[in-house]
Amino acid sequence: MIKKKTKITSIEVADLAGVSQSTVSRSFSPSSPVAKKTREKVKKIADMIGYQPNAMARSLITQKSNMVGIVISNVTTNPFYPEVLDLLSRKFQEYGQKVMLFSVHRDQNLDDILPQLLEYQVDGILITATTLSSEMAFECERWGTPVTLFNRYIPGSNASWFCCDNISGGRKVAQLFLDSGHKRPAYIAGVEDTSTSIDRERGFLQIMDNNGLKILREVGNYNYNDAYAAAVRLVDCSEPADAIFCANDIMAIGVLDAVRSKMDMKVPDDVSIIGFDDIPMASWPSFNLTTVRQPVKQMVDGSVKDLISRINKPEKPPNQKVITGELVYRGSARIPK
Amino acid sequence: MIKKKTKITSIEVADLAGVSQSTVSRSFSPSSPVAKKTREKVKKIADMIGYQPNAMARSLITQKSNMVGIVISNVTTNPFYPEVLDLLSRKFQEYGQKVMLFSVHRDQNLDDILPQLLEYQVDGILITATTLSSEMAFECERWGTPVTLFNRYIPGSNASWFCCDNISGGRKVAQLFLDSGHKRPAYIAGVEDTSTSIDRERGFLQIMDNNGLKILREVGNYNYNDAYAAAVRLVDCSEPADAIFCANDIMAIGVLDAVRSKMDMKVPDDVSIIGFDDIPMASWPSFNLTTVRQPVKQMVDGSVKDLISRINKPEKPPNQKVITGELVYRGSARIPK
DNA sequence: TATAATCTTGCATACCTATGCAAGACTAAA
DNA sequence: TTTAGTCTTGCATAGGTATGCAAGATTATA
Repeated sequence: MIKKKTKITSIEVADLAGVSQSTVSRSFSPSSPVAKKTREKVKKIADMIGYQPNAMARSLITQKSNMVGIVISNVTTNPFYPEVLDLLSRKFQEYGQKVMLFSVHRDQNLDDILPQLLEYQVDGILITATTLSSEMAFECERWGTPVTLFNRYIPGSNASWFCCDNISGGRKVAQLFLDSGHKRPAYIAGVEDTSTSIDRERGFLQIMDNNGLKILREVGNYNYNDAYAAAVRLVDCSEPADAIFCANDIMAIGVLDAVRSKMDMKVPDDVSIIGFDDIPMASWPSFNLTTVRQPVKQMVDGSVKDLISRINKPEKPPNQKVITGELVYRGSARIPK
Repeated sequence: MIKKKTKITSIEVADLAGVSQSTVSRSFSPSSPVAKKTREKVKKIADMIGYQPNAMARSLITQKSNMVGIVISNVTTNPFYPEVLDLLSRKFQEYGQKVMLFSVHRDQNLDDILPQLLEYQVDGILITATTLSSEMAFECERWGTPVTLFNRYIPGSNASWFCCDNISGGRKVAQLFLDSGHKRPAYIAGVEDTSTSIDRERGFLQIMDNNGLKILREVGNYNYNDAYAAAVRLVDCSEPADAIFCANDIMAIGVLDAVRSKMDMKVPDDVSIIGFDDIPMASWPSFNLTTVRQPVKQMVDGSVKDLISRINKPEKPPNQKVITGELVYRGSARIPK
């Protein structure tokens, strides 16, 4: 087997086919005018010698890379995000966009990542579960690269965003707790400075406030272990919580485990537990978790379509949508009589 | 705010800095010789007007894209893979490689995806949990693009691969079942035609055979629900299994749930259950699953380093490694006295 | 101060494809 | 057969950067 020093170019195909390089190029662009016979001949030869157009060169000249950047965090800590990533990546593929992926941790600075995306001339950027600094938002704007946020928002920027209605989700949970007669509600926050956790808490607190109830509060950082520990504190005390709202399902499951195995209490008889997300696990028999379902499909569809359309028409104004999530009634929270 | 029609190029920087385009280019390449003062001046101006090198143009000329392709499947069905993806993507970032991601489903044909990667001139390809056709393996070879497989292998190809030692993993499980006195072992397969499932079964069967035990067999397709159903069939019969080995943890958890909640049996007293992977969930109190731990870190480190080194030295022969996974003893399987 | 040695810099070109323009080939109409 | 019209094709160039080469600038040495 002979080692090719250099990749095969359209010129070699042209030579073999006895046509010009332009004709080869046109043969690979369905909308360009080429005689049917010519196109077939070119394609055949290209196939034979293993020619494929060079996307880099193409992008350079068309000023379109057909790549979008996805920045995602929490892929490992919250099962909700692998699903989001999978859906997003598929959806972009449907639209013919390649995905350049950056998986980041919370503490990682986006300011180092966006320049890399811009360097590669991505046509658009989708950011999940992380927020970007205003300088960076400005930077993208300057480059004319549209940015869409998923489950985050930045008031005042001209990025698009698609969020679950976290505030109303929190309200719904609070209302359910009240309706079924709970007296000592608690909230377990995710990571403190995330808008998702803040908003879910805000909605929850609002309703509780209106009804004159104070809420207990702990922080679970969106992970199982911290929530497990928090649950113990909430329950193993003189005036234990009788209703715990967790900022995501993974924490709710941690709480469930703590309360049942460690504290030997009954759910929902002794304490009601509600999560947020509705990850697949929530419906498993051993958890059977009542939770607020995030409208993933709509959020994904919306954000991808938005980004694509702003790539095609840069003058389009950004979309900023908040989509309602429904409460899914299962067995971990008491139901009003 | 003025809309830039065209991106800022090195020529504009050159003009403003009063130097040539070459000098600007060299200023952005640390190893190129540029007077310190000149470089600083150029960088400052570049910063001011928001110039960044165009990676497409660079790749075109250097014949290196600094991108690798990752093809991954099962991101949503098996929590093991989000972790793998996260680790891989971070590791590649450390080496300065961008990641072009394709998330595929089992039934999806890789033959449509690899050409897209090659079109974008990726320097290397890493394929997880999916196998590629021999034509495609050949195609990559022709392009001189190195391919590394993660948890799959293709005898006879010259791709590299890094696998967990699935056969020995299966053997270890079988031995433990035998040592602790089980008499009716069962295996729940993952997706039938995956080498991981086949090999785990092979090792398991080998030891059982040697000891004159027949094994019951079901298929769980690597997912919770199918395994849940399979467990019921294995246990709700005249001669129920007393030891179930599942091809991954998610299925083992499904089995655990089925056996405990639905069949009201005790684990491990009535039946022992062992999984494979050691996903984080396996150690949660409510599961406390005995399992074979996949050596993820080593597999990731190994495969990334392999790919990088073959990118740099294309003449390097492929690495084909099988790494042992250890048995993690928890509470879901009886332990020999 | 003169000369050799080392640094810096600019010029010109290459990387590979897409596309406007104009010329040539061909078809249809008269 | 001639003319007008439509199809195809090739030419030439652009897109933005990297780099070999040689010339100019600077420093070190004698």
